Amino acid sequence: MDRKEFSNKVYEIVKDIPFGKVATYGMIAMLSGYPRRSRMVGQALHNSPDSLNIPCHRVVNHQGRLTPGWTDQKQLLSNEGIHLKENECVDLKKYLWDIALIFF
DNA sequence: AAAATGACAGACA
DNA sequence: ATGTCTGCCATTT
Repeated sequence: MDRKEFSNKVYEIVKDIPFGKVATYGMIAMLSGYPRRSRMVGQALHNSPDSLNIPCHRVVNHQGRLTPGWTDQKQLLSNEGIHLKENECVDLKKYLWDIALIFF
């Protein structure tokens, strides 16, 4: 199964997210080499053990919405210096991980 | 085997 | 801008 390989890639990328930044699932899927696997990213992270030090709280959907059913994420993001809007959404305009910076 | 599900994204109203 | 529908993909019913 390439699922393991894929999740491995996902972990690598998520771990590379800088402090105080957030990334979208589609972004991670694209960077992992599988552009259409945005959903798998979520599953991979859900199944991923927290022992790997994966900042999954920095991963949000393209709307900036946090992971459903996970209230602690709010606090974790606050700890990162990221403050949520009234709708409980991250301000992507400011906190989205600018992957373009990696290429320069 | 077929249909439903999910930590999503893009298109549309 | 929010809410809904459709498309995607692997896993689970």
